[in-house]
Amino acid sequence: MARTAGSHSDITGPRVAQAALRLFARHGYAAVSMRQIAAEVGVQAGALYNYTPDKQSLLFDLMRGHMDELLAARATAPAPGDPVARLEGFTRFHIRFHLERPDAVFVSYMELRNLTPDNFTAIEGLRRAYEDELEGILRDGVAAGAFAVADTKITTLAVIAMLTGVTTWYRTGGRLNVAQVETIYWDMVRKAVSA
Amino acid sequence: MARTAGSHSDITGPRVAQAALRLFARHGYAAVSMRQIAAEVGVQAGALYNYTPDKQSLLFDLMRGHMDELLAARATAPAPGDPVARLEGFTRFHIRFHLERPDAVFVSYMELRNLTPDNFTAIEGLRRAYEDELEGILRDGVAAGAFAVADTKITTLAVIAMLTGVTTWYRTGGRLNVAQVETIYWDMVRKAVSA
DNA sequence: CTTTGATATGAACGCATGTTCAGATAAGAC
DNA sequence: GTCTTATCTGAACATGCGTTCATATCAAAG
Repeated sequence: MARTAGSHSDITGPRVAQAALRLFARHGYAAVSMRQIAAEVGVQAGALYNYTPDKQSLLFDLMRGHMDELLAARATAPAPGDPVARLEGFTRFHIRFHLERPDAVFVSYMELRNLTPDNFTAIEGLRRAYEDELEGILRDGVAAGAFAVADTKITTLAVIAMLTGVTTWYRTGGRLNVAQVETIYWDMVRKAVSA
Repeated sequence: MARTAGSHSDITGPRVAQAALRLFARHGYAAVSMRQIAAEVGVQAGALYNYTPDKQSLLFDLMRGHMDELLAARATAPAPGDPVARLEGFTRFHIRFHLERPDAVFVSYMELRNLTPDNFTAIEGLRRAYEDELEGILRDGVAAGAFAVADTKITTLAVIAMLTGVTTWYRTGGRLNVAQVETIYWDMVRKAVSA
């Protein structure tokens, strides 16, 4: 029977998620109360429970949403043959994607320990899938003689740590634009794995 | 008048700091209560206030202690002339030092936002001093023609992010020992900044 | 043995927490 | 204009929070 009356749900729902993301990123999951989130949206705390069964689901849905977006965006990105080109594509994609959503990145990397065990396992699986993308590129490059890396797994984690670190210092309107940052990091990654 | 009677202070004091560090690292500052810390030590919550004026000081003292140790250890480490050798020394020092105290590292990198503004400024100053060590090496290397980096500040942060990331996956008794990890990372750092 | 004082207890303080729910509100359906 | 129902309020619940403090303990000093 389509949508029913008196509904602001399609407006309030996204605003709840938005407010939770903002506040979790600024102050941390444990330090943010449901009343603070409600105040940011402009409703009472009880109203939040029309949009989430509990606080934990609010966190989990934000993190799963972020990881889903990440994997979906990556699946869309072109992956041409040459391992070097693929690595460059991955590097630039990673930086651009992460700089576009600093709050979601921050929450997804900092609040893992506040997930229940089941939720943690789910997010870790998605993260692993993303890391496997990079490790596949590195392995292909090593097999083709284009890269020289001692350990593809560790190199994968090292490269991702380096690239994600960009979110800790980058500020829009600063000295460098995203394209310049991409190029600087790509230069380092390229050399770090070079044969 | 030397030490007076009935004193367990020299035993309990360190145990409070130890318990706080452990719990903050596992669950996060905001999620850990003074009663939990007290229970881990084996006293009542009130007794903690013989050792810290409040919870915030407990966190700040842990973080400042960690940064002081880091800078003191770095000051002791040898710093021979050649920029390449100095960079290798820094890389190996950083990995070894951080792998030896994973809890302190975790707390010092994750709980910055739970510091009061004054305390944050103090810790940030110490961190900056440490980063300046690495940036100095990179600048000298660039000047000497040994390194080619587009931006010493960004490279500094990228290298530190990469190196510190080792604490997220390294487990004692795992596939690789510390010396092997040092060598793998040094190989990547060396190539990443190479001319 | 008595005194001393550092150390610890345990109850209490006011306040905040996540969550629930009966009832008020108001906008579209008929 | 009445009905229906999604949405929101506002109060309440039990529980936990950081911190304080009068009181108890008990080992060494004299």
